[in-house]
Amino acid sequence: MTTGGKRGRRTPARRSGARSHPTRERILDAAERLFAQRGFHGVSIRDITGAADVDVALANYHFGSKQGLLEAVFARRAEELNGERLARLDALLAAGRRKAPTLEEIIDAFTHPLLDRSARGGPGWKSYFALVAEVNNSPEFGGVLMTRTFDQVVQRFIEAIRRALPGCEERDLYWAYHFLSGALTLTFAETGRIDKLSGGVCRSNDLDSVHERLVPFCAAGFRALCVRKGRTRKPPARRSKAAR
Amino acid sequence: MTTGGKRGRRTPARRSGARSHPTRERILDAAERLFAQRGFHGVSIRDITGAADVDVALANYHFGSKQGLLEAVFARRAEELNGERLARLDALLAAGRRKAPTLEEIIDAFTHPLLDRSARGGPGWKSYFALVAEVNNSPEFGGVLMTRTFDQVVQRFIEAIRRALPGCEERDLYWAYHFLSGALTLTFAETGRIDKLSGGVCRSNDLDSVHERLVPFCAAGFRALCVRKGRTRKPPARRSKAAR
DNA sequence: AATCTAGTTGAACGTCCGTTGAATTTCAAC
DNA sequence: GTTGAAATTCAACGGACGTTCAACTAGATT
Repeated sequence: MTTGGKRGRRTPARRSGARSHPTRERILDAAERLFAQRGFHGVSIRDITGAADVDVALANYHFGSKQGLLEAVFARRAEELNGERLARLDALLAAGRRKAPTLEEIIDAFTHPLLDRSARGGPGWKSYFALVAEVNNSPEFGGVLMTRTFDQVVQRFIEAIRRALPGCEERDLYWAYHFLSGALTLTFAETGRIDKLSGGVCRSNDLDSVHERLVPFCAAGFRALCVRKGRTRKPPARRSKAAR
Repeated sequence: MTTGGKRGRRTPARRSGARSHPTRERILDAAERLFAQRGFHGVSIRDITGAADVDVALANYHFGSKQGLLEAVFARRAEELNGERLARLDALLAAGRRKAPTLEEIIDAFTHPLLDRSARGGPGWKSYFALVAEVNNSPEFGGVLMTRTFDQVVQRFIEAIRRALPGCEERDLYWAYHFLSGALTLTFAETGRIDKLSGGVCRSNDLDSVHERLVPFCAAGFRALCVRKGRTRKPPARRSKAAR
């Protein structure tokens, strides 16, 4: 899988540090933008290499196949994103060593890196998040690609939320994250639907306004799920995972 | 637009009441399933007509173009869905003429028709909702197709929520609906990601469990957005639309 | 029986698809 | 200046794409 083609062909450019490799990056940029606009199957390799102004064979040379190109686009910005998400989470955990961070702080650490890059990180990031939104809702790629790319970090966040909401059942915790993920991805898809629906009162690209509302919306949702039962059904007995 | 092709060609079958038109329905069924699985561009007309076991030319004959076929698939179940949503809403408004319906009741009237059909309405409905999820998050079709198909009914629901949350600002109301829409569509996309993430604790196809959590999650979210300001900023002054 | 039309068929249209192979260029290391 | 691998170019492969067309069938209307 990682070596690509079917007959000895392998993806190159592991040397040279992968830094400032102009052709590769140009192809990734064009693929990112076009995949986000029209979806994986809606874009041809010729569309991409044409937009990047490189030869059509170079996409296969550098990425093995069209699917390999999609995965490379998906992975390129994920490392930076996951890195900042974890850094923010660790900062929270380190700062409040005595007192666990609040739910709002945790959710903000999860969503703010997206907001910041989509609003101020350049058009590549905007395309990237729109692509993630499409993939997240796609039965074809959603389950596999999202899991592989993000779920390790997501597990860290869910663990932090678990501590912030003691006694919360696991199912409630995961479903609440699922709702957060849906709200988040639709937001960054920026389809413009909400602009029309609201008659211009809301603007898809006013991400700061959305984020300011997304965090309390989801925090309240988490609490609604985790509090309602924690008191009335099973008192504390959650497995044997100690009290704390 | 409604008559299709470029040269006098028009979509037929307005006669005969469009009832029990087997070929049309077979094509729509196959298109619904395949579009949901692989997206609009990921499926060819030959895939669809092959699965429906009809001649290739019949898709263009009945629906004008591939895009026309997508729109027909999208519209076919929308009428029934919008109808039941409105019926439930009207029943709520009629029943509690003295006291306005609660937020939870309104959200349930909006989401329960989806839950019920996806869980117990046959595989066609499941495919339909997965397709809606993909379209909703697609920059290419999302803004146009969702607006045209659903937003008239959505406006009715937002109006009902507006009465249930007096003093809520318009922007908060619409953004909260937007988050609800994102959570809802990702849920019905059933990509299986949450199954892996939760290690089997959550199952994508256990829609009754999800719905039981989606309603309180979103209701709490709505209240969190509408209450925080409703008291501290503008007291009651919402336009001049009378009091009651 | 003749007419008409919606429905269906099979074939073909020109175009684009993802991928590959062989030849050529680039450029750093020796 | 030679060598050798990486990068790039050009052309082509077989096949699939959406759409169209003329011919044909079936069933109702005259």
